[in-house]
Amino acid sequence: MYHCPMYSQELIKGTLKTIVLSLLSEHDRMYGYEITQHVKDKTSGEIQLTEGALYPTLHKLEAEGFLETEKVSIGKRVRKYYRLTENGNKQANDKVNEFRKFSETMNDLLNSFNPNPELQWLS
Amino acid sequence: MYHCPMYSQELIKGTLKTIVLSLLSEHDRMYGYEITQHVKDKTSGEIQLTEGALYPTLHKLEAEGFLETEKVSIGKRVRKYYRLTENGNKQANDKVNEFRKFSETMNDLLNSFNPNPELQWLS
DNA sequence: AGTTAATACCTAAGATTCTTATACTTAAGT
DNA sequence: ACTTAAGTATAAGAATCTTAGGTATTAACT
Repeated sequence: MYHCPMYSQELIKGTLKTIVLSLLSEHDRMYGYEITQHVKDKTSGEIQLTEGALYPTLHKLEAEGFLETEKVSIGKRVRKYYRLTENGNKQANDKVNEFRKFSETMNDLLNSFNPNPELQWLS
Repeated sequence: MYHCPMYSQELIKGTLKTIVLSLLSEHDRMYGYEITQHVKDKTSGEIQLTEGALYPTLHKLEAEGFLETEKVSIGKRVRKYYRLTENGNKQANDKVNEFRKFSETMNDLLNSFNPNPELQWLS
């Protein structure tokens, strides 16, 4: 997979599960490649998932009971669809809420020491 | 160090350097323990840095030339202060801006699939 | 006086997760 | 024939964190 990350990968670490679960909570079912393209499109290429990270994560989420799979033949190819289980749906909400809150906490922390110049006029 | 994280540590991964650099950009000098306490206080305990993660990171930032150190004797104890170098100051700004942008991108991504109910009335 | 908690530094083993590279297949375009 | 896109997957190594431990001083409690 071609890869030209906007962000240091360091920062993206730890958010992969959240992204995958969130996507699947609004799409009945998706396959791996589709997920990478969706994220790339929606973020204008700023977040690009690598396959080496995505597939192991999908398999892990499946093993944890948050996803279930379905194989569909497209011509001679086999596509593997993932869909949220009931637990997966709960987990998706939890993860998204957790990220939102974390992101607020972090921004407060950074603002208190290093105010964003673009927001100065607010105070 | 006692540890009762509000957030899954997974999510905090990759933000440690950003936090440290940001703190030091507004405090002339700080020592390791002081950093952990500051972050804990400022986030109401929601983000707690562990020493096993913090000290290696401080040493690495120093090796990369972003921090310089100064040892100060407090009674019989030796305290090790860290301060930003010129490069460290640039790096701090870069890292903070990167996080802000990343956090926006992520929130857009999550909102488009999984709207925050608390923000529904806005649309 | 003895114990605990806070302050203060640090490292090492193991776990987790990501990067990078590779492998394989089919289909479509040039 | 060759390249690119679609599609799944794994494995070696790197990076980072967790957990647990070590050392030492000082303050506070009992």
